Amino acid sequence: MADIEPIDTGRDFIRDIVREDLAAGRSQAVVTRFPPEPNGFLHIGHAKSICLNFGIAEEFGGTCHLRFDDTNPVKEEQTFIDAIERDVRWLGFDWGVHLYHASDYFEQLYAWAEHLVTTGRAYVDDQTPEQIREMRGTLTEPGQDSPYRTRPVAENLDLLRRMREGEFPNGARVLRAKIDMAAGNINLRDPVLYRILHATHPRTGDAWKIYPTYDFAHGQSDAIEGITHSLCTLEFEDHRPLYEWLLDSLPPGETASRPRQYEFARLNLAYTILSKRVLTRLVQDGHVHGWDDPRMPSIAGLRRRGVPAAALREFVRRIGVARAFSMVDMAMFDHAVRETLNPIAPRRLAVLRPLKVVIENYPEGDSEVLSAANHPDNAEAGRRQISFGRVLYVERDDFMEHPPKKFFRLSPGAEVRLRYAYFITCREVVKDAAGEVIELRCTYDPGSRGGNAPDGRKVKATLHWVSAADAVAAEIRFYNPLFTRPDPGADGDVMADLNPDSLEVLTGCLVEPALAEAAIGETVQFERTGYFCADPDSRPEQLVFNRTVGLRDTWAKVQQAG
RNA sequence: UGGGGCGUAGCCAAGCGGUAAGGCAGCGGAUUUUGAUUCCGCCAUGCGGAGGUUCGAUCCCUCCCGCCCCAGCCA
Repeated sequence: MADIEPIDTGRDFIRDIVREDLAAGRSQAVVTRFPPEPNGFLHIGHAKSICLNFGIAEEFGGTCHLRFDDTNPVKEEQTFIDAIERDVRWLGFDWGVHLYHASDYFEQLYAWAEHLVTTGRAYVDDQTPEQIREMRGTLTEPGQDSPYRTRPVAENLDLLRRMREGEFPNGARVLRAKIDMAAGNINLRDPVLYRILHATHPRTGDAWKIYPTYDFAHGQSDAIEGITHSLCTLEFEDHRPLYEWLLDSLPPGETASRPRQYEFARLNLAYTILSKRVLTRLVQDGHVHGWDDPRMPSIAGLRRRGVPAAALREFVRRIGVARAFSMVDMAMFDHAVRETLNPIAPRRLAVLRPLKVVIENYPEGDSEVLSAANHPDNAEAGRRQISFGRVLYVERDDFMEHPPKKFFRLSPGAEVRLRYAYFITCREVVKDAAGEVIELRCTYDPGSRGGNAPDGRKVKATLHWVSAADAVAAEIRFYNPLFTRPDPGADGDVMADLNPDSLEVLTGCLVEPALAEAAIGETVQFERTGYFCADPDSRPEQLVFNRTVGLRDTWAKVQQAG
């Protein structure tokens, strides 16, 4: 019997760790978790974590939990909980029955807090926040012990219980771990475990007056759920010793697993901010129209812009997982989007800046129906009918009165193909009083119906077009980067780099009728221009398209080169 | 002489002592009823720097340089 080849599941360092843990029997099964705090929408940076955690569970036959890290009620909302669940599902992942909340464990966490107090590993500190900060020392100087550090166990226990009862106002006291005020790692200088917060929690309501901090909730939640590999970003690296210390301080035998924390580099995208603090500000200050504004790097925003979930997953797969700090180029993201859209997006004709064309030798009042492929290299996508007539519109940019070298499109005397229709030749240019070109008089070759030359002659360009008789008016929105620099705010205020031209609205566009029925959320390719998605507030009488991403444009490159 | 990390091409990223994968971008060329797509080819004598160990070093050792994170009762 030949050995069964192991499935190649990729080669990042975290997968290597998991593979080795499994091989060495250190883990029987793999259990990961994606642990967002419901204080905002998920963004593309979270997509990396989601794909990593769910991806690893899937590859190694394990499970991945969705756990809300809801330990700070003053920042968290039910709407965010709902949005997060929706976005993770949309991304294509399923947590099955494994939906949890840190708040589910408040009672257990509190019991462990009492255990820490009882074993002399935690104490109640009466100092003010300011005093605690001053006593913590600095990066180069050790901290000093709180005067309450040696408080007797019984007194600590009494105070902790009264904190829970709500006897004290916010900020009056905290529960602290008793570790080492002189530790080089500041996270070990008696970190706060519980703080008094008279606030209403989205899930536990007013039941609690004290709430655990991240440090006191995260590792224990992992252990309760039986997490084996707790993956987080690099900035939590300094917390790992505390994570270990707390797990080691629990009463033995009360948890489902002894999880280990591993850190990876968070995603940075050029011209983009993935800080929830800043994204929240963009929404609250009205710089965008909401968390799902197509300019936002949020998953909801990208979805509304027409980015498919598969493109996001592909992007994440391509950028890899490592520990080195990185700044990923936008081109990487655009490529992933085009790559997944190109083989599946239906093709449609649309003219963004219309220029009228009259076919002089086409009989007045006549029209005909032509057949157009829905996809150039997938016949199964089928065909549709488009109508042709004497009056049409083409793209303004596809005509130049005085064409430079290498301009292949329409110009006086030039012949081009109208896609799926006919060869036409420009005979005359009509201008208004201001000298602006307002109309082209052309002739067509009746023998070239469908776009095939009867005598095999070639044209150098194929234009997209719509017929005046049945074109539908549309508005198209272009979304540019929200910031003007690759690394916004790198040395100063982030908002100073806000791009005032992040949204461009183009009205008076003309699209073929098939697009009036385009399903909301379906992304289609406008031939020769880019991918577009009908916006949710789009209506047949007022079509609105979001530009997902443009097509590569080699003519633009030629122009730039001069 | 606070602690913890990280430096491989313009941007990501493999590599784990045996002579620098792959992708993005870029540059050539072929096909094309989207200047798209697709397809071919090119693109690090070099792995932050300097020493050292070794037959052999991106990989091991030493020193140096640069960048990132930590002083919330945020996560």
